[in-house]
Amino acid sequence: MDRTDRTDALVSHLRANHFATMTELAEELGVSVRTVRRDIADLRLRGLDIEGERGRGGGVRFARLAPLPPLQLDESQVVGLWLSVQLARRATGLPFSEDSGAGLNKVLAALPEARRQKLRQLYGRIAVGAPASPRLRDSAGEMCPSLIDAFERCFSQETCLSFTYRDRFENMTQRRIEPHGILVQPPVWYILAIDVDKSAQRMFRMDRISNPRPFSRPFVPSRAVVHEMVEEIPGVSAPKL
Amino acid sequence: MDRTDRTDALVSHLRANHFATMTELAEELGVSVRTVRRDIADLRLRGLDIEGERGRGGGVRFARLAPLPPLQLDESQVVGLWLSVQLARRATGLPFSEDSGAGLNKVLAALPEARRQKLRQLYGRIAVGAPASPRLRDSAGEMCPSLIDAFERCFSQETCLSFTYRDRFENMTQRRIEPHGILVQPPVWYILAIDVDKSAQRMFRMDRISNPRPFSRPFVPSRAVVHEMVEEIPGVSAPKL
DNA sequence: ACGAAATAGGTCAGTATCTGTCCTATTTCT
DNA sequence: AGAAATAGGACAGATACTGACCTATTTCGT
Repeated sequence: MDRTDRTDALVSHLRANHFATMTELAEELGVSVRTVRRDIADLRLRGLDIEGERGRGGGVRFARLAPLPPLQLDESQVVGLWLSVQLARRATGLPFSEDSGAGLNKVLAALPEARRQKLRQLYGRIAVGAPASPRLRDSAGEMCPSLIDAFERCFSQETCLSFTYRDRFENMTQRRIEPHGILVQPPVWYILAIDVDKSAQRMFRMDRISNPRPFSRPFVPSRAVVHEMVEEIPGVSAPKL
Repeated sequence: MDRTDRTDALVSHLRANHFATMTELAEELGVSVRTVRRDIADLRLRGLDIEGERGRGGGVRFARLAPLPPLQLDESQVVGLWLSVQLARRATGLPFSEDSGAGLNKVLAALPEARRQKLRQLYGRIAVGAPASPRLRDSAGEMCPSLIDAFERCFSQETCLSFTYRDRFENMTQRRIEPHGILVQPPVWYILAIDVDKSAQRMFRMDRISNPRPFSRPFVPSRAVVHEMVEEIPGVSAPKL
């Protein structure tokens, strides 16, 4: 019986018998009391709520097997968490950033498979890059405040978006696009889209967009489009296909 | 990350992402491919139904999803999620970043009250600032790879840390400190500490620290210390008192 | 038909981890 | 007081884990 089996057995025994002394557990598991003590300390570190009663007649028990209320996260909340974690993990060397990935995976794992599948498709359309260069950052202007809402809706619901775009020569044009993906280079981001009038791939910087209006024409999002538009850009981790 | 954490993370990752190659898993978990192979073999022995698809384009996945384990996030995983979300929310205007805060709150709400309290104390000691200025970023050097582990442990367990510090005049000194807080200005971070030999508050930049060694002297973390050291710095949201 | 990319797993040396033994401190009941 | 518990520090020896290297096999795309 290796360590993993043993901690497994320890948890089962405590669940089944509700209360035990370390000495009893040690005999049950065939190891020394000191080892049981260490195993319990480990389980506590992992967040299991085991309470010890000191003194004569004492022992250990599960404090309260509180069935956690099921997580009711909606789609954009999970995508938000996902994006936050991806951004933090690009800055290697931050404390706790490795653990955030593991934490996110546990949250995702707790969702029903059907939602997980939908979510995988959503963040498969998001490309995360390094933070914007100082020059880019300085050139970034104010974003139209209604853009986020409009964009999030169209991106998730797979419908088209129209807006007025100001290109780098200050020309204003009307665009109607299918928002297939986004590229995030904080604090700047781009919509990776197909312009339905030109039938061509285009990138739109968020601060050059004004007067966004969703419209109800549906499209089929393509990760391939996202992948293709992004793969040449250095420092960007393209989503898997 | 020990073996147990790793197999945990492995299962979560597979549940969350549905499909992965051994190589991806190895990178995600920071171990060799051979070790991932062994972990997967172990999990199979334990009865988890993981199927492997051979050949080009192959990978591993759960054949039949094992019953959901209850959401068991450990402390540093929650702190990691929290920090990621705070950082993302500072970059206002990113899509989905508002929702990430709501999502995080739901995750926190699903934890037992006792842990929530401990966690509030932990992230009450973390100050989040704007990303580092280009000059600061360029001057930042490599961080000692063992620092993160040592620091995370001392920070959470409320014990002291000693290390060699190189100040901005390149003087090397031995320090013994109480790590009360951190200030994060990605990708740079500082330990906000009390130097126990000088009995004075000091900030230590993470890339100037070498040879970190935890030692078992406990201290009582003070949010006031963190607050005081950080309140003069522009662009930093100090934790509430 | 071939090569590239996967899973699968054997072997071995070095190291990191775990375990038991022996402590001390503290709490609680009799 | 004293006995019976939890809690956990220190240390040496045993154990297991890990990475490097290797081979076999399957599968896909060109």
